[in-house]
Amino acid sequence: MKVIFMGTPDFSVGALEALAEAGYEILGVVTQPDKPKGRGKAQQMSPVKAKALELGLPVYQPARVREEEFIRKVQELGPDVIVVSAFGQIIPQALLELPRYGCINIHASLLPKYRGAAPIQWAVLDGEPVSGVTIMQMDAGLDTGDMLARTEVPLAPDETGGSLFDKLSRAGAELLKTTLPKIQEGSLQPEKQPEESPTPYARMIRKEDGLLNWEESAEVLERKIRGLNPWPSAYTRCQGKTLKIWKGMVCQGNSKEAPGTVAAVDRSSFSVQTGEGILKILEVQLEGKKRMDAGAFLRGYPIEPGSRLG
RNA sequence: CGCGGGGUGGAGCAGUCUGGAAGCUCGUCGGGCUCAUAACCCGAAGGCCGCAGGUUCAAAUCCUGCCCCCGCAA
Repeated sequence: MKVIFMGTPDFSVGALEALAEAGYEILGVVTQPDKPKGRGKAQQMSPVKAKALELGLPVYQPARVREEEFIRKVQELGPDVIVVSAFGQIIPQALLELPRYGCINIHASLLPKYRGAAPIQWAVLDGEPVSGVTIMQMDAGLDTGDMLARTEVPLAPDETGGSLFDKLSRAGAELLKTTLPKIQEGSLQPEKQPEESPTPYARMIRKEDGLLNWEESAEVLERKIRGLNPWPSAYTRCQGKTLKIWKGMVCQGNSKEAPGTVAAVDRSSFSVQTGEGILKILEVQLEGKKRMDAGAFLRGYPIEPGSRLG
């Protein structure tokens, strides 16, 4: 079976590897163009491109896949199926229909839940006990195609966006490996998705989403800390500086202080009053500094009970 | 040439502007107190102050080059 792979971030690398290991003929790897990234704004290739080069596969980086030229190129290559995983561009109808088996997508949620760009983070932010990956037959809608296969993945109590990202990436690669042969032999029963998703659209996470609003409950804030780890990470303002919060713990009960006030300090943590409940801060990172446990932070930056954060 | 912060005993920091004894809060080790302790008291070990040059009677501190870590931005 001749395959074209389309993907961009780390999440997709495992799937590409799985294809290669399983011996599929990979006609080409399509990924987003190199962009200036990181300190010093040096041009940087996507993780998928790096892996493709390592595997010696031809790489295509069209600015827009819907352009005539690229579509013609795909036609020439003549894939039996296009595998899409976190590619980052909308696939035009012409491409969806082009391969014999169409385009299939590895989506990092249990559809129809969490359609959209950031299904992983939103599952953690919402405190879902279980998420997973779904492979679907892509159609014109956004993550609305018929479901071909899925794997459930339970969330750990300390699950972070990053850790779930890894788990689902692996699960997706595995699922792809077992699903492709079934697609080829036509032994799958595509399952239609309900029209409506039970969850709001999992919109892209923005940097500002990390700013903690202390009026919210300790429980919600703690999920934000985990869901937005490692990016953009939860943060607050402390003495005029950005303070990232890497680890927190929900405590029952309330102080008499206003939300955002440091209610207590001990040798290894400090506790902040929230809209509901108290959030004990266990690991932080001040701008320009490394992340450190709260005890170390407090040794160098004494925080007085009663100080305000945010 | 994107903007910026930082590298000081094991940890986190001060000291750098205004050159002149290595400091603070912890940790570690030993001893003491205590029913006990993450508490308290006494004592000790542990530093080429990121690296390499330069200026100077004298450099953690000033100058030059380099390495490494991090925040923003993308």
